[in-house]
Amino acid sequence: MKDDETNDELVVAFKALGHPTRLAILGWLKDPTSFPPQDQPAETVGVCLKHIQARANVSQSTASQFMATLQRAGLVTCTRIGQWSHYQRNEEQIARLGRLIGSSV
Amino acid sequence: MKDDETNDELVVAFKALGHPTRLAILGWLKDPTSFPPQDQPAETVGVCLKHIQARANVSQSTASQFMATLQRAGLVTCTRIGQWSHYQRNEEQIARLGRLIGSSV
DNA sequence: TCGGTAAATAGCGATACTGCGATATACTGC
DNA sequence: GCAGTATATCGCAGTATCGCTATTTACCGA
Repeated sequence: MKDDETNDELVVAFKALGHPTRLAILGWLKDPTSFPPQDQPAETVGVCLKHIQARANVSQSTASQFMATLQRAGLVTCTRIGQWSHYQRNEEQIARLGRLIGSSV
Repeated sequence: MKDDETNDELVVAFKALGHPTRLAILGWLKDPTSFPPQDQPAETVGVCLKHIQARANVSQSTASQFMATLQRAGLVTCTRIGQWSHYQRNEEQIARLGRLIGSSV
């Protein structure tokens, strides 16, 4: 039916989504090409933190924490290349979350 | 694409779901017959607050606030009959939320 | 190795959420 | 009206979250 582990996992995900800026960031990441160009193409490695920070209009530390929260929730993955951290949506997990609403929830 | 109103609405819903007890309650309401019997059948009018409170093992005021939060998020509806408030899932809204994950989110 | 840049973490005040007891409101039966 | 029950709301202390600056860590090129 619904084990407690799944429940805890869902709570973490919902908490992460329960913030306007974090929710918006996840939406922005659907179109990585809308961000400024970067060394590695955003379509393949993800969007550089700096660009996310700029669009969200928050401090560097806040942007970093937002992405860490989304990552802990399994909603995004991080690819570090050199000194840059690139973030992209974890479509598999997001789709799974959508499926759980209505079944587990 | 995704207007701010929808975004705000989603944030409220996700905040409501980002709590282990509230998430569990929403799951329990999928099977109203698992609750103790009551004057009006739970399948049709919803589950009495007292029964939700008992299963969640929280105080009366906490249970009332939990349900108010879920109701504000549009995830449950309340049917007041006499002195009893009955709560049931708003399947339409829940399904809509599931659909928005992956499209709007 | 050193200076510069990107990101993560520490620490902090402000704010929001949590869950409770106490109280107020609403309804019922007598 | 009155006593009893069910629920909603108030006010509070404890806790967690928020977003920042300052600092630390990690990586790069010269």
